[in-house]
Amino acid sequence: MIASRPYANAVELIRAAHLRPTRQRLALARLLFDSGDRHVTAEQLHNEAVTAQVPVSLATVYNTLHQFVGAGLLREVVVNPGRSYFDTNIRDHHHFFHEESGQLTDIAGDRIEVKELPKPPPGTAVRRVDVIIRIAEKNNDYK
Amino acid sequence: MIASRPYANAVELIRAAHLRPTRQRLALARLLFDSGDRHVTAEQLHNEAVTAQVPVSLATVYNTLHQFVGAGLLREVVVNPGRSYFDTNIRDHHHFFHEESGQLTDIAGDRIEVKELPKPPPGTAVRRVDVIIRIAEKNNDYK
DNA sequence: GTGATTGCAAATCTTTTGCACTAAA
DNA sequence: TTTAGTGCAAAAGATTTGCAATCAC
Repeated sequence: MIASRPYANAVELIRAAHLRPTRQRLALARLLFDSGDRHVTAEQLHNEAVTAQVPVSLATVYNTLHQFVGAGLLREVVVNPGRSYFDTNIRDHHHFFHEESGQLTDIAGDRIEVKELPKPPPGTAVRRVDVIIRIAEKNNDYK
Repeated sequence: MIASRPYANAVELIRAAHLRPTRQRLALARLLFDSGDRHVTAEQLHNEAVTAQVPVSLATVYNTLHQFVGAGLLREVVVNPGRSYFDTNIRDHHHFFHEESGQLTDIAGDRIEVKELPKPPPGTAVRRVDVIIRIAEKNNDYK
């Protein structure tokens, strides 16, 4: 079930993105979108695909993730230097980021209000506003 | 001049961070803190040091930057997958990030207000709230 | 068929690490 | 001295790329 997207199935979804519905892309789309909102790394998704008996190369996973981002099916979240997360939630929202576990948690867009958003510099337009609330275990010296 | 920090010179600054004031650390501290707020990558800073006739290895630049972050003299800003920025502004503030040029611009902390900050999950505490306003040139298809 | 897509391996890029050498206290 | 810090080169990790083989249309 591709809940929040206006397509009945993965084939349509991928066609709408102007991509050929190949075996690999279909399988990845199902892994990503058939189970609610997810935050995955390329490597996680690759592992899942292999486990699910879908032979895909890591390179193709990267390509596909970026194509999906380009098509607006996914959003890339940058919170960690040296590792990208891909978020299947494309609604307006923000994140808790647990600095020790690396876990991302959604915060619905309407639960945070950024007041007095400053005007962007002349000639530029706002693409997106990311609010990241960095959290850590309470009794922990980690920094 | 190390304006926003309560130390008259680089030696004191580094001593206060419980680090030995070596030639390399002193030179890097001066490059970082003697000219207002800056956002630098490790490689940029390394280039500057070499240009300024201060022989330092890139490895030492990385080590030093992380030590300075640990000591609270610098802040690491994560906006780009696969590259870290280090920010000499350690006051409460946020950023514009120009997605095409990679340029970071400070936004004073009091110019943005995050309302209704959601409570962090049980057992965790908020370390920091990052607001990143991603911008791009207006007439540009870049995504 | 033909043009897009895949997979592999190699390449790239940033960052980290091991360890002998050097310098600060 | 003693211990921290440095530099190099090698390693590590994530991501990208080149290109021949393969697949969708």
